[in-house]
Amino acid sequence: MQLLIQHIQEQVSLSDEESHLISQTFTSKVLDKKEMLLFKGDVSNHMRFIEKGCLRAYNIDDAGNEHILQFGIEGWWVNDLFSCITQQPAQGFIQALEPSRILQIHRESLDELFKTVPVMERFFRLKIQSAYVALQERTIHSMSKTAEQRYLDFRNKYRNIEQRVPQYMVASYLGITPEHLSSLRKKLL
Amino acid sequence: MQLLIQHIQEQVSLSDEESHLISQTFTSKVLDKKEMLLFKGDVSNHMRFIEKGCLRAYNIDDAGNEHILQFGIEGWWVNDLFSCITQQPAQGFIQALEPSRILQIHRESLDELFKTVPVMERFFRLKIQSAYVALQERTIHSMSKTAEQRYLDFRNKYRNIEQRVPQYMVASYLGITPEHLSSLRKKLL
DNA sequence: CGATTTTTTGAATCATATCAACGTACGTGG
DNA sequence: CCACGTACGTTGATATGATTCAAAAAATCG
Repeated sequence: MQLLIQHIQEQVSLSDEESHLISQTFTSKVLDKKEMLLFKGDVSNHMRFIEKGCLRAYNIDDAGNEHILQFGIEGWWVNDLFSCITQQPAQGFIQALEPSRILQIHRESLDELFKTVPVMERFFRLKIQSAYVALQERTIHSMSKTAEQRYLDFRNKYRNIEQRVPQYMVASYLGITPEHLSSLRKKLL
Repeated sequence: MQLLIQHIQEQVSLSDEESHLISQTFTSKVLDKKEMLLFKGDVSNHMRFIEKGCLRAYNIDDAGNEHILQFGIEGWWVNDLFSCITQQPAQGFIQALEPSRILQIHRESLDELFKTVPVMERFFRLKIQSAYVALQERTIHSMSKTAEQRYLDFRNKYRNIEQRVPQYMVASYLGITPEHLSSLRKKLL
């Protein structure tokens, strides 16, 4: 729980009482490797913070191909934000890639928490803003850079993640085939 | 100003007093066709709502190519969110594509407004959440669909925009060359 | 160790970019 | 209100980046 409080305090400051309230509202959940946290079509009711481990959010298109939207490791959030906001069925899956431990809060409890600890509303706004900006950059890059350049960027930015996930998932995140990534890696020595 | 208040009330409810406070905090600005609203490298200090007209947010990469991040028309927001949040130099440009009128609020006034009208904090969180979800979908599509499919999707979703902007800007938004879009259109009859 | 998962190879093919040239539309000054 | 110049759109030939498929090699797991 310490990691979460610390993580929130990087954005906003919390009194001891507020920290305590927050700690009480999140519950812990342990996941086995490969365990699914959310299935496409289910409604996501929780916001989730990763305390330990590695997860992926992905979806499967009509042709049956997987596309990884996001990896997450310690200190990150993983969600189907769409589902959690609108309470419509999730558009994708979330799965643990390693044995993991997450802290989660139910949507309703979060709404409560926004009332008792208003600064949390700000915290989430700031978080989502940064996520949006990061995603905007990814979108531009996916349209304007070659796969090679995107792979190099990914490698610089997420060295730590590259080492923890299978290569074909990196390919999926980058939007290329595993074969193509393999040949890029060969070319790059 | 009516459009803005109405737009906010689609997400959260406002008392008359709150509506009034909000109206007082935004200022109006008129733009000529092709007028620049923000230059890359400048710090963006305003959140901006389009009352009338059409704008684009774009950037120019190292090779000199333009990439359109977003179009905006009546009832949309246009910003360099990154710059406005972090107060670092903007990563891209914003330009009016038609004679336009916007309502803008300075970052500092917005922080004030969050205190006097707390529900605005929620409003922005909700807005950014939806924007994030929409962008996530765009990102996945840009990696998994062909240009033809993306063009068809764009056309369905933004018929109204397609008719208001030059074709080469649609190509830029889709991440393809104008020549390629031209040939896709030909193929589609 | 055997079974499964992941990565690598190479050939054929497809999607899209690039370049250069030409055609068209449009707005702006006279 | 017209004519001209610039901006925009189209065409086709060629080049490149990326996919597909099938198969083999390597790594990982129980």
